[in-house]
Amino acid sequence: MSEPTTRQRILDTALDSFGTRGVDGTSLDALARELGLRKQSILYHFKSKNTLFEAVLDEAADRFIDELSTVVDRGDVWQQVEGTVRVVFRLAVQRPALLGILREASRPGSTVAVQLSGRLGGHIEAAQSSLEQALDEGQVVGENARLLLFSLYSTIMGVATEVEVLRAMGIEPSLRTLAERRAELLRFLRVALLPVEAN
Amino acid sequence: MSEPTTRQRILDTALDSFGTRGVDGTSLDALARELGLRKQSILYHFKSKNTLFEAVLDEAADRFIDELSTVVDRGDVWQQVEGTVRVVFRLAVQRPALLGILREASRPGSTVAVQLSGRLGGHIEAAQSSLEQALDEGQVVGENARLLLFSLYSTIMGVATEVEVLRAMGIEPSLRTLAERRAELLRFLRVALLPVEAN
DNA sequence: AAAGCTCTCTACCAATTGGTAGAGAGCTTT
DNA sequence: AAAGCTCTCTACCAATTGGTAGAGAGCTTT
Repeated sequence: MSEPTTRQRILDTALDSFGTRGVDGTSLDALARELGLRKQSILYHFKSKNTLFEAVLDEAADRFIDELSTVVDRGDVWQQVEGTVRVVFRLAVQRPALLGILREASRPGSTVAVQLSGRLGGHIEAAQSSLEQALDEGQVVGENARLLLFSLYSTIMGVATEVEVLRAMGIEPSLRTLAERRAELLRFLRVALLPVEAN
Repeated sequence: MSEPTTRQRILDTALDSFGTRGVDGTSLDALARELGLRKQSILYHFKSKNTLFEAVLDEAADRFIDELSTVVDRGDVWQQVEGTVRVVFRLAVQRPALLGILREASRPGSTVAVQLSGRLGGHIEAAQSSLEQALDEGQVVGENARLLLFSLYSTIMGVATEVEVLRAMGIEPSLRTLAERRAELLRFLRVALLPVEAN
């Protein structure tokens, strides 16, 4: 494993900071300090904070697609959903910032979504048509594939991400409760998605 | 309707700004400009930006509880879930910032959740025991009331809030698509929650 | 009418912000 | 060995940030 370039290190650290503290909550000085650099070195590699942010978005989209590529096109729809839940929950533990960046997109008025849609667009299309086929074949219960996909996405991301809400509800987040949450979510989705005879 | 006090006006405007642009993204100067005041007048009513933020959180919790109080303790569990979905979707249109503030709580490492949990704690307890009873009576399918409540919360908030994600998926947000989304969510939840014979 | 309270203002301030200019160290190419 | 390229640095900068000090207008209480 060769050591990463400075550019890659900046991208990595920025992703973590933007994803947890937010873009506004991350100053270039603080980022540079974390990297053992001066702010001006960051600005050499990325000509402005916004350019850096856009690069981080692309990076996040790539990583996310990469993670999901292992579960897409494998098995039936339910196995794909199951795999997605598994991946997202693993990310919630290993790289929460990655999901955090994706969530920034859902802020009203943000331009992030537009950026990301370009990157993720094709994958959304693929997921949708795969879901459509499953609906036609009666493998999955529902009416509109697009809206169903959206409900699925929101549910999975929501449950995986809202650690602090969970804490507010009196569930201390730990690996065990996370596993419990995942199991409950899978049960929930299974009942909602699969036809009666499959449950 | 008597005109609101300056303090209340500040609270209102701050809630909208904090909820959409975020706390970091809202400067006291910008807030004051919006209110037709000077920043120093804001600081007279709230001794610091953080104090204002805490007051806004309390306000948001109160409003949210207020909105939900119309659906709680009415009818069976399903009617309560349906009512909650209805309220949350109405808020997504009328006062998106209110949901935005609540969502800020789910950011990792935020202290917001701790604040809010004190305010919402009792209501969560009530919802949980009501769900527990429904589980016992077989009105609802599931295992753990607490985890089920959490899945429900995440799903409803997620679907109602992630407008930009929706846009990224090619669904232009409008009143009609919002109604469609709500209908789809209700169908989804209904299948997931209610026993087979009720569907 | 004097004293005090409520409220908004002007005048500042130190710290932090994103960003520019340009020096210079250390490689690689000619 | 000279020239050029890559990269990080020091030295600045104007704008913005949250916040303090305190003046003064206008009302209410004594």
